[in-house]
Amino acid sequence: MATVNSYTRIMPTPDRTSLPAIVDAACSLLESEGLPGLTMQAVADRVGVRAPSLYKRVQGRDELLRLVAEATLTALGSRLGGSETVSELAKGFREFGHERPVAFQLVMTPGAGSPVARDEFGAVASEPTLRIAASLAGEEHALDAARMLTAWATGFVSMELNGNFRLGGDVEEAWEFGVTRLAAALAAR
Amino acid sequence: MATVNSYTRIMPTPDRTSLPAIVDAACSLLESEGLPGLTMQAVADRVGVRAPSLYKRVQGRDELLRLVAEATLTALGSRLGGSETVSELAKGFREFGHERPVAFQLVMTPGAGSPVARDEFGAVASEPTLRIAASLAGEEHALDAARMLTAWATGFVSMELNGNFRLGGDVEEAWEFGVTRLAAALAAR
DNA sequence: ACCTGAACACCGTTCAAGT
DNA sequence: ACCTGAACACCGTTCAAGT
Repeated sequence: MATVNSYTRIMPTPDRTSLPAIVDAACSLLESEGLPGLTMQAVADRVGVRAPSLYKRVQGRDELLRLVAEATLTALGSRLGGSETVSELAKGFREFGHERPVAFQLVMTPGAGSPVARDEFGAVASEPTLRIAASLAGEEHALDAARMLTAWATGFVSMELNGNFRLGGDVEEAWEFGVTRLAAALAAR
Repeated sequence: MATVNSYTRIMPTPDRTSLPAIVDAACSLLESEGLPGLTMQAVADRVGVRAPSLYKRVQGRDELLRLVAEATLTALGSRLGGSETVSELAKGFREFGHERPVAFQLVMTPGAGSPVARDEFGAVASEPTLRIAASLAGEEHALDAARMLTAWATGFVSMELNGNFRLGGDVEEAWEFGVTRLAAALAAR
């Protein structure tokens, strides 16, 4: 039958998965199983194909990790987008870290060897911070101020997530102390 | 011959390596090959035994990583010990990160799944920071101030090492900006 | 008592063969 | 054109067998 024939010629095997499905599965696995649990095998199982099939859509695990990092940066950027004050911005940043600790660390403090997101994704994620830094410290100090703010918040949340606050005291209070003093420091002239 | 007999009974095979030698080799490999390059095989090669022999001295790769992290914290603590000002302390911290980037990140921003140094090693490393924070912000704010300082410095150096300052500008200036404003912020009352 | 070869389970990745 | 089984190199780890 001609119909079957041309059909099989045009579409010998229908797609059984897609790149977005693969990245979604990887994001989900990353958070539920941790970075070591994000294996090609596990991703393949999630999307319903065999591991070698993934290589039709991604070059390898490193590229997949990069795509996960970029998706995370996009989510972070839109999460911070509506912020209007430093404390609001910092709070959203911290909450994001608590909600998606593994992805947060993959993006903000990846170990050596991990892939780096392409520039445009980092730029989008840092736009809200730059905007608020500028309004606080002035345009001429916007970049320095944004870097100070991001560095502090990244370090704080990272230490929190890694359980590095082990000398007692109130971590919540330490956060408030930091936000308050930082806002004052950035506004200083 | 009785001599040979008792000798072989007491010391059937002489030790061909030691725990310090293994940890040293691991520290060196970590920095030269990166975390993925720190394999049991590579460590075994360095110290001149086969990989299975390492398990006579360490429980596994995770414990070895923990010992490396603890050795790094000890080195960091003695490096910062002599500091007398915030900028001096911060500078030493940053230099340490530049000299041993992989070990620095293993200790300060390990990914999930990596082992955590035992409390006493973290306490020793943070003592100099606590001391200077207290002198600046007063005893009642020492812990909060130390956490603010450590978070900022950790985040800054981590972002530097990961190439996360990609919006142009002068990174050196951003560091100076941060140290200056931070010192002022901590001293504020 | 320490060391080793052999083995196991599990990775990422490649590729020829299927449809 | 996509998918798969089989294979390869390389991990961490275990263990019986050597000395």
